[in-house]
Amino acid sequence: MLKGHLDAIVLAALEAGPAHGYAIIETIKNRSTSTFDLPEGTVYPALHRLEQAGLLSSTWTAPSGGRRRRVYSLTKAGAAALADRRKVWGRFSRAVDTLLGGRAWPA
Amino acid sequence: MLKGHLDAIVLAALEAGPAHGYAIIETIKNRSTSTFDLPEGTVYPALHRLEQAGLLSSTWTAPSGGRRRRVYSLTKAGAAALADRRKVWGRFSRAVDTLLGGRAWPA
DNA sequence: GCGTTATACCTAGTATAGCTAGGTATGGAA
DNA sequence: TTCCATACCTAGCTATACTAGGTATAACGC
Repeated sequence: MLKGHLDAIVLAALEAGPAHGYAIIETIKNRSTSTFDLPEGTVYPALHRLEQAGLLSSTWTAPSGGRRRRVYSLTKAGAAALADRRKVWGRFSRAVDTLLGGRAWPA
Repeated sequence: MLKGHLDAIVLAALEAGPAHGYAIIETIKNRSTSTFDLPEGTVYPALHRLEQAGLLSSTWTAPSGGRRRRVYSLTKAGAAALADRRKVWGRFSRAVDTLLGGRAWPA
């Protein structure tokens, strides 16, 4: 359902500042009022993919004295990619709105 | 990119009245100002899938005196499915808008 | 008349992205 | 001390759109 738009969502979730995977999932769930309750098997691979692509960087928090966490941050390339994705989403969603007949059908 | 939303788009294209595959492709292209220039290999299988699912019905135009065409119409189930898909799209797109920070990024 | 383009349909195979379902481990609450 | 929430991971599945090929007729330019 969100194929092709997940990357944008994840990148956007990191725009406000670094966060770890589990927190990203919570953020997305809360900010979308549970419309997107993404399984970990969706988000973790996406984070790895985005890091591989150079759009994110990550560091492990010191495991001494706490639960280990991998904290991700947007890179410059990531911020640029996000800006681009937003444009793509805007164009895409406007086109679908037009084809479906506008936003005349509320939830 | 439009994964999961193609069915809604195709169903919507048939809401105004019956049409054949090639015309549907043109309609979608024109009404989206070429944002969606769908290849035939995308649309024809989708039409078959939707017919199989009972959301569309089709008839062949008489091949005597003209080019053969398969004309599709929305069934009742198809119209209901479209209404449902519109709700799903509305909810989905509003959630993405929120996550990406609204529609502040025009094309 | 003849070649090219647009119309009109089809499908086998491919790529990919997200999801399922499983696993590991720690910290806090009951 | 048992259970749940937190926190991470990955192999394999599946669904879906796309690529790339094929067939055939109508219309247009030359």
